[in-house]
Amino acid sequence: MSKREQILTEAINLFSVKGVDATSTRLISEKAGVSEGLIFKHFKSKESLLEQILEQNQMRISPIITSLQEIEEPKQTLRYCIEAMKKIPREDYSYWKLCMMVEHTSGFKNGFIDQLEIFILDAFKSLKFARATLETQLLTQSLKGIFSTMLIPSNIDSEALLTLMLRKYQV
Amino acid sequence: MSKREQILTEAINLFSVKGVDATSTRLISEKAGVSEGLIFKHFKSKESLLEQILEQNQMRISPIITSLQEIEEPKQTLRYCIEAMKKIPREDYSYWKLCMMVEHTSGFKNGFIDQLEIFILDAFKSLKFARATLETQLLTQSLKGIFSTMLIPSNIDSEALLTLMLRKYQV
DNA sequence: TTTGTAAGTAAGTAATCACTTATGTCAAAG
DNA sequence: CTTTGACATAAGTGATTACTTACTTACAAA
Repeated sequence: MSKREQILTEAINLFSVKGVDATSTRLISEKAGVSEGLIFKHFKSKESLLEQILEQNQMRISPIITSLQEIEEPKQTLRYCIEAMKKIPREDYSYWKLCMMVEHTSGFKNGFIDQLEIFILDAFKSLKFARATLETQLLTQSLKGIFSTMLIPSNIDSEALLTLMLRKYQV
Repeated sequence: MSKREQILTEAINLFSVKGVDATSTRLISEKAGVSEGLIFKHFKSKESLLEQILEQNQMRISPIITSLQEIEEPKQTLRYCIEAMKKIPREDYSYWKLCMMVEHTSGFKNGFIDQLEIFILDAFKSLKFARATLETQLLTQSLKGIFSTMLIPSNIDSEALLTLMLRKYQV
């Protein structure tokens, strides 16, 4: 792993645990085992470092979206969306937690679930749901709630929650 | 409003918009129209200021909980819990948004919805739901997702979402 | 009237912050 | 060899931070 990648990795970890503003560039450099100046060689500012982290969004989600696009049956699409968060690798949890945190202080929309919304809407429309838009928003927000229990330590069995959802939507 | 209360009010507003660490005690004092030193007279540290803010939890939620305790019918309890967030006054939104943000960096549980959990569980048990605990967690997390759309600007009609939920649970 | 105490402020303090500068290293190209 | 340029660092910079100190004001009890 290059020093640039080490900086990115440690920044994501620290940002997601302590918050962006509570994490100093000095601490990032220490954890990454590089000099502080190198952070500003690779990323011109702390703000720009955060931006480049958040730009990893598509890279980290594309395999899931690609599989989703290949599904033709709407019921299968719903099932896939409800279970999509199970396909996120553990080492990406810090990244998605950071995305969640950033949503609160900036309007930036990097949510994982948000990107499933269009597929869910199409599926509900195909299944002739009355108020498909509303149903989509409800499912989306429910999934966001469940997703957050995966990223923040809790004793909730999120897998069981998803199974229950599958049953409720009969997919 | 006393100067102490002015400090508390402005701290909540700034913390909930910019985040705790990005808000300086100097800015709080300017917005509150007091000297910076007074913050440390009333609250010994910035951390202690935040703690005293978060301690307002019970005060801000007790009227809702009190009404909830008087309900005997489980279906009515569920309906009340699903619609509970509509009873929160607008001027308290900043406070609850701050509670949500704090949950991410500290384990502190100040959530509004969390306090409804016990009542929801009892209701599901009375209604002889199989897997009452799981049903409770699902409803709770769904409500959390909807609640967050009320606190963070979005174009989602959260009232409509709650109405749809009421219909799904037939209450 | 005196005294004690809480409320309030102006002007600090040391520490930490994001960021810069001057310099060094080293491998590949000319 | 020498030059170049990217990678990397140590040691700074001024600005900002949370917090303190020394002081004044207000006012109620003794």
